[in-house]
Amino acid sequence: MELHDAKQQFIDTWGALGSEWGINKSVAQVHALLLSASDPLSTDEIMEKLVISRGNANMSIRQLVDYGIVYKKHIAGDRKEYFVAEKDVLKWAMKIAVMRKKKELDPVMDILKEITQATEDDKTEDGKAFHQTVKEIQQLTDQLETIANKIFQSNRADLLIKLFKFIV
Amino acid sequence: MELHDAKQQFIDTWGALGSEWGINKSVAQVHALLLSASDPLSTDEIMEKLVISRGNANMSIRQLVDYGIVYKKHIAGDRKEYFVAEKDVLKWAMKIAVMRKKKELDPVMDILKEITQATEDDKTEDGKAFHQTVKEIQQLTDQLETIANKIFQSNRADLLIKLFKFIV
DNA sequence: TTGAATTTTCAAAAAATAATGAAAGTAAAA
DNA sequence: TTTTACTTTCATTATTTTTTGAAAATTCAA
Repeated sequence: MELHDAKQQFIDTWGALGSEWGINKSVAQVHALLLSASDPLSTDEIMEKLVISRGNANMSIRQLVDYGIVYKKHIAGDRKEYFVAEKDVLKWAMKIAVMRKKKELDPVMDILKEITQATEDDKTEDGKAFHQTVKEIQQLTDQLETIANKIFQSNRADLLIKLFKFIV
Repeated sequence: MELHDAKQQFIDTWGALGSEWGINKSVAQVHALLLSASDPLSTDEIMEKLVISRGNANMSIRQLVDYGIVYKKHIAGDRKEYFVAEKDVLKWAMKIAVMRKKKELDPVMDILKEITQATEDDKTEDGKAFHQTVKEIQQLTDQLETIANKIFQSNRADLLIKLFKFIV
């Protein structure tokens, strides 16, 4: 396979799968393009290579910069902004995980706690069963949150040891 | 809070957050409704309580049954089908996790392996760098897959021990 | 300053996804 | 078999999400 084709396939796959990951197609494609590029790219180059509009390119880049997985790069003597992707997989994957946890887990935890408390004193059979159901979901999400936080806090060495324990 | 309101809030939250989880709003609401119901519900009851169409109700129920987190329940002397949710949180959460891994991780792993191999022999600087980038992503997803499979295979007791190791 | 280069915004259009409901399909009861 | 109760399908409609592109805003050099 030609290098160009390999890169293109990587970009296409990343874009298609991005949707499954709750990440917009264009955002995922810009990320893949920057991951596969050896040099920093400008907004115009990104627009051109992905055939997307300026608005779309700008907003996608912005989002990646906000996530902290793409950096601005100033090039001397050039007024344009250039962008490079964080190449350390563990680093950017972790940032995406943090972002997804914030979006997917945190809000549900708040509501579950609230509902568990609100149904605490219900005396009906139905009420007690519902309380129990929600409480069990809440306990599981609490455990998941604890584990997630431990992972997010750990450094690379810690993480490898923990993963090793898990695997063996 | 009234029990009815608590249940309603649970259903609404589940529906709203479902989208973040790649689960359709109606599907998530039907799941929440069945989780909070003390008795099996028919399609008509589900339609009525969630104010959704017959087609939507039928397809949402079908999907939950396919995932294996909702069961059909025959009630003697009644021709209608009734449905109950799997109430064991760990059981249904695990099934959703299996389904999401299949959808989100497996397809990307195949392509990454392919691209890693296809760029193996590239001699250019650019090609070597791209190969390395993809290879590192591939290695991480391989590790994730190994861990996920270990978790999916383990029974409840195993799991608790593993989680404990992770947390401590 | 002014003006050119660049970035950002956002209303409108397009595309993708979800929901409806009536018609077709099935299966049990009469 | 025929009727009736219920389930499934799917073309159409509605909703949500994404993308566009031109105008506004910003930034820097002259």
